[in-house]
Amino acid sequence: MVAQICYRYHIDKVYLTQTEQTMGKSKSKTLPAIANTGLRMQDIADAAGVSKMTVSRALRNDEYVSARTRARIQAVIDRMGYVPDQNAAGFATGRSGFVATLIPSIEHSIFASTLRGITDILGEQGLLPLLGDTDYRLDREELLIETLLKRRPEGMIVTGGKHTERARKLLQHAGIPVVEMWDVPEQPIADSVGFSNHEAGRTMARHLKDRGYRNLAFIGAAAGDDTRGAARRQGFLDAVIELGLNPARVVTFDKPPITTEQGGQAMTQLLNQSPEVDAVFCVSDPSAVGAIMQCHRLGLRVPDDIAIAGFGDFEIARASFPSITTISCDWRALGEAAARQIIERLKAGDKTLSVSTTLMTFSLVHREST
Amino acid sequence: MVAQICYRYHIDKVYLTQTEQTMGKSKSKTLPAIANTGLRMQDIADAAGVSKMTVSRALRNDEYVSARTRARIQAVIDRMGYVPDQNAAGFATGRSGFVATLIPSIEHSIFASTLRGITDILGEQGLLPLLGDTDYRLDREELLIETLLKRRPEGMIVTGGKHTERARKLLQHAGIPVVEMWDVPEQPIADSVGFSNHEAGRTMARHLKDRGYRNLAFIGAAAGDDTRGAARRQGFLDAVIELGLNPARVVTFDKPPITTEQGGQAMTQLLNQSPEVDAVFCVSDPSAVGAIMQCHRLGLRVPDDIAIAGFGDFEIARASFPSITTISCDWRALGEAAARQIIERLKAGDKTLSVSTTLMTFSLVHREST
DNA sequence: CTGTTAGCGCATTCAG
DNA sequence: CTGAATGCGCTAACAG
Repeated sequence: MVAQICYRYHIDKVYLTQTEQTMGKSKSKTLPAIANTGLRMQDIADAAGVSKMTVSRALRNDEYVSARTRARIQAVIDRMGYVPDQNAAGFATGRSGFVATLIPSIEHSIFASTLRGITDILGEQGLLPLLGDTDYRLDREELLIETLLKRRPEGMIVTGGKHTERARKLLQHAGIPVVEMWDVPEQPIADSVGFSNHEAGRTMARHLKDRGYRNLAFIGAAAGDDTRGAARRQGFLDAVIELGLNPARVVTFDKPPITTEQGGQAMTQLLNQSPEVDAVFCVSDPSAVGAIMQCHRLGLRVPDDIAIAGFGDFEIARASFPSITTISCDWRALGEAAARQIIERLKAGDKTLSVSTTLMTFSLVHREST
Repeated sequence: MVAQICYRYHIDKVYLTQTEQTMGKSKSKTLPAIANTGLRMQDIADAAGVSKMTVSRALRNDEYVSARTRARIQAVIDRMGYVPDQNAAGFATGRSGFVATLIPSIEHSIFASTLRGITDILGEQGLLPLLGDTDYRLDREELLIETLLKRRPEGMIVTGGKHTERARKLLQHAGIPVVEMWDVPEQPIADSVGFSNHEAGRTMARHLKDRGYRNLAFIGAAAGDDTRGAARRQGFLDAVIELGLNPARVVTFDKPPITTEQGGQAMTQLLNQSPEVDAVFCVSDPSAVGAIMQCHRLGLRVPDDIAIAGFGDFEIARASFPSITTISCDWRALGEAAARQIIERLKAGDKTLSVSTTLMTFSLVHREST
């Protein structure tokens, strides 16, 4: 259907020049003031004429170091290019400085926003996220939990409230703060920060009814481990019944996440099978875009001929023509809240015993497509 | 312009139930076969009636452990839920198992694909990426390099070939393999895996000329640290001159990355200022989508009234109406190649002295929009 | 095949 | 304010 002309450029690997790889330790004092990971704290101490311990204190801004000593040490550090070994520090203190973070897919910008929020807040406390990508699969999640636990994270943030039995136990017995995000778990493991996907689906059904649509349909993924998408669908279908609308059509693909292209295919299928449908709720904005593009292609007007709504308030929802009605939530703030929850636990130690459940606000953004 | 109706749901944080937080060590042997990060190798050794060292060997599949002993140890590990401490192991071996990986923005799915490739290949070798997000800023990159160096990564993958002077030195003196990816650096620090963004821009100009367009324009980001986008623009502009076309118009926004919405705004501006333009090259597919949507909105036909091309071959480029002519490269394979390069260096030690430059193939995909 | 000794780089005591 | 001794959990090297 589409011509694919390729102007090939270059291939292959070429070895260019010879270079001297300065591996390993190099204690020459004539080196520029740049990282030398072969250096140890003792080297700095020797050069500054103090003990290792004093260097350690100076580095951590311990108050019990005189200003003069501190300045001298700092000068040596700068000159020699010493970079402290945080792994060793963590090893000694028993605090790794890591927080394991599992998201379904890094390729979905919506989770990337959440991750950004997490990274920023953790960074403020000197914590570093250890990222894991579950690929929307619970078995992969279980594997990742085990893998990341070996790095002795101080906390763990996971997406969703559904896990394998073993994953659940791993989390419960890890002895570290755990936060489930992006959903309201039925059986929370510990703290959670999320919103009700079910309610989001219901909200969209109400909106479509308010706009005068009566024959609704849903496009999304079918089976699989994406319980959040499934909850949105269920909420939508429940509301359709509650509101006394005609039974909703459902078009699904078997594996989450559904793509833009699949959104378009689903639209074609839907139009063929159920021409009476006047409004469609797509499980995510990308699939809604696909559905809209398909309508353009078929010469259908949105929303005049058929209304289309999405979920997530991706940037494209605003920029699309027509712009897309969608459910919006501050995904970044969600990540920030999850990270803050971990930090709060860490600071409290095991003193606080009550489980915290944070419900994020979401809103329906009415745009041109409905 | 757009009504924003909000069906507010819930807010705030509620404390629900009381739970018993089982922090810290718990040596009860009645625990389920689940992670207990309080356990040490010695505990397993004691329970299995062997020495720590034998447990260590069994865990690493060392051949010098009898099958019986190994089975006994494994049984104890499973029963007690021991999870080895990889930080401690790394500390002892001097191999952290980390590879620092810097990308401009995790929120751009194109880099997420590359990251996925990196993660997969590193994972095969038991290596874990330590992620850093530079936000398209070289000063942030420098900061991140320093931060991540503290975790003693075994290698470092960075995006692009332009760095601050200090960052460059940090990388040169880190004593670990470094790979620059996504570009062909003018002054490579060490190995690189990328493609010529400049040539990509030229390729697009040639294509547009071949299609009969004569008045070309470019939409993209202006200043900032995104040298890859800048190289595409320069290549495009150079080719316009080489090919004897009319001088190209350029519409830019000052900070990369340019959004879909900005692509639309740029389109409006371009149509007002330069109505003679018949084809536009957008620095990335998202901005091309924005431009196309704006054309829909204004009642212009693409490509009949104006042709629009993008870069990156994002999923939307295929699903869009019209589908978008773009430059395609296997972003995931790019990441895989970068990771393999790190691994190759790691395996070679400092024996191999020649610098490797890998040029990835890219292709122009001709679709409906031109 | 298995055990013993030593130490990775740092921070936590406790003495000065 | 500064220094010396000790140990975090594991593995390398060597000894049986």
